[in-house]
Amino acid sequence: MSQMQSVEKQLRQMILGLEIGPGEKLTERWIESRFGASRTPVRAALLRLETEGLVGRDGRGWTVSPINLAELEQIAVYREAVEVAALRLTCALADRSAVDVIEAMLESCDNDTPREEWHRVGMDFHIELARLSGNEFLFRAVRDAMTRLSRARWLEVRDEAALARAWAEHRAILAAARLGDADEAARLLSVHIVGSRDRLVTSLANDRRGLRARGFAVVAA
Amino acid sequence: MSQMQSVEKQLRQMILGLEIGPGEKLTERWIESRFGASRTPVRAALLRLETEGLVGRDGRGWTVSPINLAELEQIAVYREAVEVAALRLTCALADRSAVDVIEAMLESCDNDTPREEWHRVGMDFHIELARLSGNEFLFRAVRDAMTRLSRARWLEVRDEAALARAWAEHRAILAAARLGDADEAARLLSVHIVGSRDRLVTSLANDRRGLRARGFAVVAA
DNA sequence: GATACCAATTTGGGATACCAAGATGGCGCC
DNA sequence: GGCGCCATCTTGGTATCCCAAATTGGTATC
Repeated sequence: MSQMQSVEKQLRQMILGLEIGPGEKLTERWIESRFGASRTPVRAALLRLETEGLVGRDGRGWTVSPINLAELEQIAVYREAVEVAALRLTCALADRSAVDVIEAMLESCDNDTPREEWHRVGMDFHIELARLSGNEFLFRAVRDAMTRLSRARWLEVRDEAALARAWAEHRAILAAARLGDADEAARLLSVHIVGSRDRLVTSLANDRRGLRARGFAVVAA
Repeated sequence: MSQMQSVEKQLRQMILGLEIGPGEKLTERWIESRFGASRTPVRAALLRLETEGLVGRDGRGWTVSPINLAELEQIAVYREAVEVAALRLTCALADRSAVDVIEAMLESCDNDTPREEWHRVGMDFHIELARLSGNEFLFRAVRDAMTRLSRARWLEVRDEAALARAWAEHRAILAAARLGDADEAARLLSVHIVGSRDRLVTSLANDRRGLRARGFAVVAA
């Protein structure tokens, strides 16, 4: 039974979905019994999730990584570097029709789209945009960064106004990219990422007490 | 006996030092007996090295990643993005005296310095420069990229002229950074990375036959 | 001589038994 | 009643065993 991938996927899902709170302790034995797998695949899953930054070592044991405000700010800088680079490559492509596919992705969200879907599409926008560059490393960097941001971004989805703003910015970026205007697209993307970070850090700092009340560890900047 | 880290380090050393050729098949049992550890730490090591891109899955088994020319070119683009971003951050720092430490590192190499040392310092220059930015993610990105480039870079060390040129460019970059001239430093770094890539890909394409003769798998661009 | 098929060995993935170190809690002493 | 120490239990790390699948080598048949 190839449980390994399953354990990894399910555990990642639980962590990203906040079913297991940031900062919670994990024991290999609990995971083992929870998913009906043995310790070997559990170990493999933990090692992989460790490299993704979703779990970490806490001395001897394992811990779900807390939400770290300082880390969020650093990731934003990192994202800006790699996403802008990817976008510039995409703008330089002869055939930029693939941006329409991403545009369509955005359009698929409307008023009665569930929160989870907005959350997912909001991340996939950046991931798929990076994929268009054709550079595997830039793509992976963006994907991994979005994974790390994923949990914190649940907050943004609760704010209708922020969401509308983000979608508008996404569309503007795509429009510039479609025209091949690299400078304008890059500028818009930078603004979007920085603004997104500010909104996120602000609302996270405000909600910090509430999050802690729910048992979520939040590390200050 | 905490062999795990040891297995990982030793195996990485052997791969990076080309003691195990690119493209070679690896069996967990061979590693196990080779390092006197059991399979659990061996697996942990392989999982980690997989995320570093040094080994990969070949269907069912494990393979030392071949040297991939297309990958080298993509990494150069990736490096340019993250290293330039890091360097710009560093140039914006109030206290940039730490660049002198890196300068000193460069000075430590002279005519009777062994090849291995030139190789190591050549990588550490970029890694430590990125570390100065203070951004953990940019730093890790550069470090991981240099790790992936490491094996191919053994070629560059054989070329005295290329080495001298690289060192001169390194010094120029540091000089601009010390003055806080971000644009100039970024420009010099970009030129250095692109030039470095060109030289590497060229000499690698030339040596391809020789490398294959030594049993090294080299994948074309 | 080539090819198809079968057996045996090898290999990675999973499970389990064991160990040493660290956390925990209860008991006794001050 | 509070503080400290020791027994115990828990936990991750290690080693070993088992299994299913795949590769390999040989043989028999065409």
